[in-house]
This record gives sequence, structure tokens and C-alpha cells, in this order.
Amino acid sequence: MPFVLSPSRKIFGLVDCNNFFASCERVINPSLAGKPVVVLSNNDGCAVARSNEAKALGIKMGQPFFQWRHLLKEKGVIALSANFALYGDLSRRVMETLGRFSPDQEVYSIDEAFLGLETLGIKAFVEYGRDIRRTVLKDTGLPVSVGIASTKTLSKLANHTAKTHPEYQGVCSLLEEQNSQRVMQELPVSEVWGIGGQKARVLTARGIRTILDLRNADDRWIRKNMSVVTLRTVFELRGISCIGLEDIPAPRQTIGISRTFPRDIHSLEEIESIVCGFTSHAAQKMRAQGQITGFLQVFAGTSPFKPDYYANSGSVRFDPRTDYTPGLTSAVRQILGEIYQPGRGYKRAGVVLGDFSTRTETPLELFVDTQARERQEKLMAVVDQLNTKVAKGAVFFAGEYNR
DNA sequence: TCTGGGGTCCTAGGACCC
DNA sequence: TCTGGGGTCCTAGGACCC
Repeated sequence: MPFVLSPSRKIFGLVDCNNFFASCERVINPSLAGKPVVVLSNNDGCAVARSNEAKALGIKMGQPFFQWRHLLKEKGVIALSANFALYGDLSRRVMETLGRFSPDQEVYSIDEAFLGLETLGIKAFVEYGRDIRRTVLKDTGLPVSVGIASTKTLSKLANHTAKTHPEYQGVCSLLEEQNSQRVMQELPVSEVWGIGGQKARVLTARGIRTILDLRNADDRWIRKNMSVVTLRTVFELRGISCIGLEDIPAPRQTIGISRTFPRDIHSLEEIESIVCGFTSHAAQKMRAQGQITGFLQVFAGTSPFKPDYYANSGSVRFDPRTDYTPGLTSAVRQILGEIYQPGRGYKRAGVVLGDFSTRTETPLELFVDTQARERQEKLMAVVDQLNTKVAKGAVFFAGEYNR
């Protein structure tokens, strides 16, 4: 294999659905077009998606419902409970359509995908982006924006520009250096992919305010005072691609389920049954991936918005690893017994499974009773089959919370 | 009264060993 | 008035993303 000194230039297209959840609601209810639409989180707690009209009224991402509820009457805001099954379904259709535009596709989140565009012999990238927009809108009814650039970080920036500047008509390429400089000097560092509030504060204090400042920052200072991740971001802003396209999805390293409750929960028994229900679902997801777990963590806490906030967690390891739900839930009960404090009103709890390995690569037989193990596997297979093919939550173990 | 859920990755610091 | 030094492993917590 020849040594490649300077690999050929990469070209990334980032396709991102506009106001995804709100747009999905418009697909199934076209009368919502042009109206301020907000999609709410679990328990209708806060805003998780807003149409442009709702954004214009000042409703913020994550803002609690009670703070802007008055806008329903005053401005005709339409607030909808989230319908995640619908969003998942439409997401799959968008991704299928995008897959036709490049064989190299990374589904990055429910509403966005990176496409590798350097191998397709495309002459006019902006035209290609417009074709993507038209086709996704025709196939799914969803509006998307397209950003094109030589690194992932720059393609995020291009996408942001396409979304916020109507004159781009939803497609922006930063493949030309002049475009790139102009966009970067107009935006604060906090708009960069990978720079959150904390890092933005540190950078701004150092006088690095715009994205262009960050692009031109001193490498040694960044490495010393920030992290390797931030240095990689700086390189990406310079057009040096450091983050590749991951077109084969990696298996999950952790599977967690947690909820904020609609009311405070006081009794240990009630928390136990809820978290055991979460554990059962998490274990089912894990088994669907063909994995077994060596680590389980449980956490529970009161509302962080009230005085005397209390939160605690505990964990156990499994050696050998397991995927047997009753074994997992008995660990959950043990941990909850240790971290639970009577007299508190719990508002949130959850479970995380991790340290997985693939079922087939683990020599369980060395340590456990093989026959018992086979019986457990058969039981779990039957439970999972009933829950996926017959009805969700059709079968559950005693003590599990089941809706 | 009412404030989401599911992830990844990095780093600092302690325990332990030689 | 002084208390080694360095490597590795593990974990908790923080920062970030959508």
C-alpha cells in the first residue's frame, strides 16, 4: 500500500431537518403550517422543538411550559405532546431518501446525517444540495437545510448559515475560502460545533470571541488550556479534516432509561417498581443488540429546582456478565435500598447498563451452571418475542411498573 | 403548582504497584 | 525540617451534543 502524504480533499454534506419534531407534526396535520407550533417533552414539561413562528415569539429551547403558557391564548401558540414513534418513523424515511444521494452516509442523530460527497464527481455542489432539499420535501414533506464543506465542523457551520440566512435558500457551501472567512468573523465562538457555554466563556475571556479568532488561535495555548478535542476543532475550522465519516454505526456502549416523574414519589416500593420497569426495557434493548452487561447503575434524586436537593447513585458489576432481567432487577432493588432516604419526594430516577460484551464471545460456561443459563436464555427470548410481536409491555416480571 | 432524555468522550485524582 | 517517583488502572464528574 503506497504511503499517502496528503490525502485527497474530503467533502462533507450535512443535511439537517428544520425544526424536526414541529415539522413532523405539520406533516400529519397540514393545518399547522404557518402557525407557531411547539412540541413538549415528557409530562409536557418544557419545549423540545419550535416552529420558526414559535421561535419568533421568544419561546426558548428547553424552556418550561408554565413560563410561556400564556402565549397559547395571547398569540395562538399550539403546544403538542411529543409523539416519538412518529418522529422515528419519519426519520427513517428521510435517511432512506438521503441514502440515495451518497453511498457514504452517517446517520448522526434523529434529524441529521452527514454525506460523503468527494467521490461522486459532482461539479456543482450547491445544485446537488438543492436537489437533496427538493427530493426530501417531495418524499417526506419535511424541509431540510444543507451545509457543504471540507470538514464536518465546517459543514455544521455551513448548515447553520443556510438555516439562518434566507438568501441561501437552504443550501450553503463553504468550500470557497472567502465565504468561510466572512461567515466566521460574523459569529461568536459559541456557535461552533463542540464549543459549549463553558468553553465559550474561557475562550472569550482570552479574547477569542469570533469563530475566526478561534480558527487563528495559538495551537499551544489551546492544547494547554483547553483539550485535544478543542484543538481538533480548531484544525477542522482550518479545513483540515480530523473527524471522519462513521458510516458503520458503532454498537452502544451504554443503554440508559430515566424519567422525570409528573409528581413526587415518596415510597421505596413505588420507586423500585418504576426503576425495575426501566431495567426490563433497557435489558430488552440490550438483548436486541445481542449484548450482555457487566455493569449496572441506578440513580434517583429530588427536584433540583427545590430546596434540599438530594441525588445519589449506586452501581454493581456482574462477573460473569448477564442479560437475565430478574438478576438485574434484584441488583436494582439492592442499590435502591442503599441510596433511598425516607421522607424525600423523588422526582427523577433511572438505570444505566454498560460494560457490554457480545454474547457469543463470552465463555459463560466456565463459571455458571450451563443448564440454568440455557433456561434463562429461553425465557428471555420468549419474553422479548411477546413484547415486540404481540404488544409492548405484554409480559413483565412481578414488581415491574408497567403501563 | 409546573423545569426532557439519551448518549459520547476527556480529565483529574485516588489506589496500587514496583 | 523533612517526607521518592513514575506508571497504570479505575472511577466520578464535567462538558458537550442532539
